[in-house]
Amino acid sequence: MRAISHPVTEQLSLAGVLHALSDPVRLEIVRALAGDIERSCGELGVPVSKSTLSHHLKVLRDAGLTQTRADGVHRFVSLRAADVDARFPGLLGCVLEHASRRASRRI
Amino acid sequence: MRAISHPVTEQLSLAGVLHALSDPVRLEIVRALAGDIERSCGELGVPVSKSTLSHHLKVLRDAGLTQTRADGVHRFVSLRAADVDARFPGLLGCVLEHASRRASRRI
DNA sequence: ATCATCGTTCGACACATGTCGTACTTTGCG
DNA sequence: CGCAAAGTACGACATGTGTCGAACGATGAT
Repeated sequence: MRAISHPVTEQLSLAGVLHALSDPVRLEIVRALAGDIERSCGELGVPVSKSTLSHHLKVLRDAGLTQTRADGVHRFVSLRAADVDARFPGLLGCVLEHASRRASRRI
Repeated sequence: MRAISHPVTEQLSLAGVLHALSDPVRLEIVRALAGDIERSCGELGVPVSKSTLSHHLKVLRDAGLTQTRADGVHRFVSLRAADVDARFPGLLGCVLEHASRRASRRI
């Protein structure tokens, strides 16, 4: 199995992070991972096909927002909250808070 | 002169705001307007053509991030910082801080 | 070994986006 | 009025993006 590559913290760009967060599906994924929850791809509960989900996870991973760990047949995804916070303090927490509120109120 | 339309605060979407902020040129524009500075389009100092600048300003305006006021032959643009903050507290300030830091350090 | 499951990769497709030049509108000035 | 300046609107173009299904690969169970 090929190693899964992740960018180092120093390489994260603000525009890149914001772009990764600017899609409703990806926002939903990030929301599902809030609170240091690690989930397999199938447990994310987003209503898109497997290939589309894989694409979005790659975008998030390439932007440095998530990390993926292979374990058997599963890929466990989690937020790189600490890394993002080290680079852009407060940003992820802020987005996360508003993403959760909006999702729960379905506005 | 046709009235310039701006969305009301309640209509701002998180994904929409993040998308508007996810372009380097628009991030630069927002940075130039930080601190309640009102500028005409030509004073923004972004290295794109007039039509491209107009397009970016429209994206920002439609996302609810800026407002435009016509005065004679000029259009004065400013941030809707208070409105955005009412809808997504902390978000704009956070992005602004990181946008400024990155721009000044040219990383 | 065979098979099912999980996820990635690959085309393909429609659509959005960033960019520009040109034409146009509005405004102010001579 | 005639002209220059500030922006906007439009058309065109290349590129990026979100979506899917089908094919593939890796892993674990039978």
